[in-house]
Amino acid sequence: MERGRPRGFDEHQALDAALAVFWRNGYQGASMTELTQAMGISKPSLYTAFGNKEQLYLTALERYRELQLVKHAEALAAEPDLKNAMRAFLRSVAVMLTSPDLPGGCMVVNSAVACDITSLPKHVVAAIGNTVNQSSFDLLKDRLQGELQNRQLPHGSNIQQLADFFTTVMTGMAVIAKVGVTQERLFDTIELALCVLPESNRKQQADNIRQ
Amino acid sequence: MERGRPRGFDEHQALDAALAVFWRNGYQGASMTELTQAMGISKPSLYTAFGNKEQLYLTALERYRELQLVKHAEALAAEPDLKNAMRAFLRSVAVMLTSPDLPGGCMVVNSAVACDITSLPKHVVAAIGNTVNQSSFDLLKDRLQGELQNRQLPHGSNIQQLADFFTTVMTGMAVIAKVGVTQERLFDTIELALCVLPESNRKQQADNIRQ
DNA sequence: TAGTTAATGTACCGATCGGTATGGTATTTG
DNA sequence: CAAATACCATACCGATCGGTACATTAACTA
Repeated sequence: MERGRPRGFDEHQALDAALAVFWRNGYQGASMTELTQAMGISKPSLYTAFGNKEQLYLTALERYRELQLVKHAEALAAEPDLKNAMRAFLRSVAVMLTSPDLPGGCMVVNSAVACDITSLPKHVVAAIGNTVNQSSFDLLKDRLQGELQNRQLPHGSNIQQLADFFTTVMTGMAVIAKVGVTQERLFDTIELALCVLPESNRKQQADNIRQ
Repeated sequence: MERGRPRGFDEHQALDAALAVFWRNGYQGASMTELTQAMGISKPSLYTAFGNKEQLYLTALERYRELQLVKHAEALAAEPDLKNAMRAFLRSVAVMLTSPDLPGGCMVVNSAVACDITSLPKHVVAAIGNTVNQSSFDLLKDRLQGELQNRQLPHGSNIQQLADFFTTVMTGMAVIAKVGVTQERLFDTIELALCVLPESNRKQQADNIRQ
């Protein structure tokens, strides 16, 4: 067993509390005082457990990714039909964005826009945003690429163009949601976005279209 | 003539300098020291001329609107054909977003995402974001509404749905551009987004499609 | 039980934050 | 030429920022 006095708090729990604060207030908007209060621990405990503010933020960002973003990836993979898969993916995102239990918006998008994540060299900050955001882009791109072989996309389709488009829509939804649009309107936007994909299984789609 | 010692700097020029700093670094990321240095004036001069940081930001935001956003509105209004008008509008936005002479991204979107514009009551902040963002939304909605009468949109088209969709795409582009996507890829995304509009003047459109 | 190790609570650090008091300077009005 | 007025430079304010020194407490090992 470990020597010395054991930790008086649960690390995951404290990290989740910090995540909520960062998600809601952004990096600069979250002070160490506010963080420690939300996490229910003292400053020295925070620093010994998580390093410093910047490392805590990055750790929280990683936890955000595995807690939230993974769900959307699963929703995408679960649907065999491309159009339905894309619908499920975007709806999963939209539900998260408008969930009343969550801070609202997407933490990754917030980070990407906040040019001031840290006072470190700017290229480091850009790399963070790129890496995390890129993961969604690559996720979509890989699926689209796969559908080229599956004949769900016509031969010669511009995969990067499609991936860029859906990434843009997803990102836009994250901002619009933060300003306060309803989930219904996000769903409507999704249906319009799906128009760029070719029809496949008509019956199955008709069952999913809202209204 | 006015009494007393005259102002030793040009207000518009100083405001533009402040605008650039806010645009690049955000509200919290811009310190009064950095602002005064960029503006070439001293702190007391700044406070007598612009009030305080928050008022300076709002003034800069208003100037941003009339310097940048008005151009896009004009591009939209100049084109009689709906699809071409929407293309011109979105391209105008894309060009601004990726202009190497500008800080990158959209200041309004940055403000909307930055939940921490000020320490004032949150609903005031939300109102700011809504008001400014709403102006783009209403701009598109009005145009789309007008096209219902002009028969460029089929009877029964869901105008709000279309306006939401294009607002989302535009907003998404603003974020993606800040992370560093090229203008070409934004143009490609625009072409895909335009797919939701019905065809109108085929020949004119073919001339405008890139590649 | 004594000794070791690590977490915690308190109190504090220098730096920077937004914002101002004060005194000098330039330009007007009389 | 004053007298009045408004801008400007310097130097400074209290508050808060992220981060830590230090002594105490609580668990382990021996």
